[in-house]
Amino acid sequence: MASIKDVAALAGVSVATVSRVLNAHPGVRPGTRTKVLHAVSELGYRPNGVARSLRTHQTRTLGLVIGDVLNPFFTELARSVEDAARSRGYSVIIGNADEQPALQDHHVRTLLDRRIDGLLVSPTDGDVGALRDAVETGIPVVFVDRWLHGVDVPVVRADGRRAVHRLVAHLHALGHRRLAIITGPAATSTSTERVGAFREALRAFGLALPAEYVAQGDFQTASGRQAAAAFLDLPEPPEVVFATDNLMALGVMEELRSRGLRVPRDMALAAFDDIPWFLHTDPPLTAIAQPTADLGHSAVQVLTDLAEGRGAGSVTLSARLTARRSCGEDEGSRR
Amino acid sequence: MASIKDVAALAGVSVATVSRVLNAHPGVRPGTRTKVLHAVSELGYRPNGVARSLRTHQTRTLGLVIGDVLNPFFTELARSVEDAARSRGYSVIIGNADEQPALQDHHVRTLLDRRIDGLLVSPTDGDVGALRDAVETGIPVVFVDRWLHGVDVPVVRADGRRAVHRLVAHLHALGHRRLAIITGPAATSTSTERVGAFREALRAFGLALPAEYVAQGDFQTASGRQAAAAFLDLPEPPEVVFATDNLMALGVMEELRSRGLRVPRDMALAAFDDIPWFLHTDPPLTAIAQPTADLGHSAVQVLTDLAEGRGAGSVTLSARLTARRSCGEDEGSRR
DNA sequence: GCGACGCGTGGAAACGATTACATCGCCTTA
DNA sequence: TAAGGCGATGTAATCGTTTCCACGCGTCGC
Repeated sequence: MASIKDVAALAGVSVATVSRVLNAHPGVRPGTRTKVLHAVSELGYRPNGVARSLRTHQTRTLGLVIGDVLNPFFTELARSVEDAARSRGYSVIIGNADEQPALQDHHVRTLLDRRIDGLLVSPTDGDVGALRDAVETGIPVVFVDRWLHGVDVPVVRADGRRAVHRLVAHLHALGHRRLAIITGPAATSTSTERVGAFREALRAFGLALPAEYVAQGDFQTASGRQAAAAFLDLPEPPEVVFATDNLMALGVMEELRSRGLRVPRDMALAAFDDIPWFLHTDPPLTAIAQPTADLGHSAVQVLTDLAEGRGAGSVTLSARLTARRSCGEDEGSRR
Repeated sequence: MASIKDVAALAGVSVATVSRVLNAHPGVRPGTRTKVLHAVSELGYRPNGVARSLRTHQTRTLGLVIGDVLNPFFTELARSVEDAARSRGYSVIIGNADEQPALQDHHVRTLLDRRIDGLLVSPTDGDVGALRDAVETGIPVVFVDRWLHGVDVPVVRADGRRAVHRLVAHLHALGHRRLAIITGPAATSTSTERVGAFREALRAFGLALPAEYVAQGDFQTASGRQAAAAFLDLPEPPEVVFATDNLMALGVMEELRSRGLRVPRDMALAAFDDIPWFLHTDPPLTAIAQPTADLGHSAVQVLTDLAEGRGAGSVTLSARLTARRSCGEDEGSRR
């Protein structure tokens, strides 16, 4: 593969001059310029990004470490992050942590080794060694969606408290009184926020949240299914289950279906995170929708601001409730 | 950030020695070795991957360019690719082409500039300038799922012909005679294969495929919806629609729902690509499932074999039919 | 007792770019 | 006419590694 030296030789100039025309530096005579350009296209020359990065100390690459790519929420987040990054001239390397701290650590570490310009992470619970190291090395880090206590970096997220409150009101209005929740891993911020808001809202409506109505999940399908099974085996099963993410809601549906039960007749269901498929499930699922694309864009905004030396702070957007039929009949929602 | 020089200085050895212990070269005295290791952990030193890549001419990075990350098939593919790559010590950079040749070109170009060790692509139709350049530069390229005529690289894919034939047999057995299809972009190989197999199977059953029963889509939701609308507006609409990917099937469901029609009563529906959500749609969707994870693993296998100088050829796996209720009642599938 | 050999280590040249600094005409100006 | 300045270009250092080669020294065989 041709290098800058080959171009210089062919154009009959020095490498410095080639570099100058390639980087649009002023003060290159038009004639020289075209000579160089000719040589470039003649050789099909493309600058070696690795060499450039070594010299300039920037890779124009952002890292994104997420809990689970297969979760449509994260997929969409990743997509919007990539879009925003590209429009600013950055590439992004996605690390899929699969909700495992060890894998998250691995990804953060490799990204750091690659000297990315900034790191976007939706942290999983647990050991955060690499993450803390990252912050300490001074590389820009921004949390998106989830965050970690004690790690002081900007957070871009959607506040779900109000939407959860609306959801509970909706459920209450439909006559439900026994509400259960499936949480995420204990230490993920989103999970604690959602559970907290749920508990608070229940209290506001004078409802109890017995311990057996709180199941701990891990944001994955299987755990939703197990939680549903446990609820169903209770002497007095809940009337509604609120799954704090979409995959666990899917798990609940799987369990209900396998027992021949129907939503919402036998058990109502609502989820955090709205996705296109929820419109077409049987029945369409009531969900709390996050402004996912905005989340991704803002996160990149904040991160690149940091990476390019402009200051930047946290951003909080808000989520909203989309009521469908999975919690029971509302006015006119059935056609 | 500490460099190898700092480590060398602290350990009182030369950089060459440090490099040797870091790369597990033989012939370093145990004492020296521990001195170096001490210095490394003292400084929290991590080798600079960029410099290393420049020197060794390998980045331990693979590129993956796909049609659409939001398509669950590709999401799963990306995930399995990443898994397989990681287990072999590679990272992967995903480029989302959004089914646009120009974007695909952009990604291929940037990946090449980053000097990735190998490129996995599920090519979109159209201009393939960058792709051809890539092949010409000699960098290992492997097609996965889709491929391009006239570009001679290994292809890892699932053969859907047999499964499509089974699907048609299934539909025929259920009494359907007016079958329609929604294709992908004309020049994607998967689309032509699927359409070809469909047409052939119809012929085998003595059924016609009138031109108005063939709608051209682009593998995205909206086009599925438009196609469904066109079919429904026909004087004699088809009894079944076969969408050649899952997002277009979603579009068909959207259109039917918006018109107050039901599957399969008013129109039956089958899709290529099976995904977890299809179990829970209303009704569960009949689909042709690809061995997605195997596809990803094989693709990485082939690509790394190429990248590491071992020869490698194409791989063809096969897809299979998963019949559910969206095409009408079968024996015992309704509980 | 001396050359050959091997082992552990260091010095320095790459890799391919960017960029500070030097150089060299040539034009302007006093 | 000579000095100064400026615009265009070249030279070389540098980024942080890996790796080839050389070197010093102890051991072995003759």
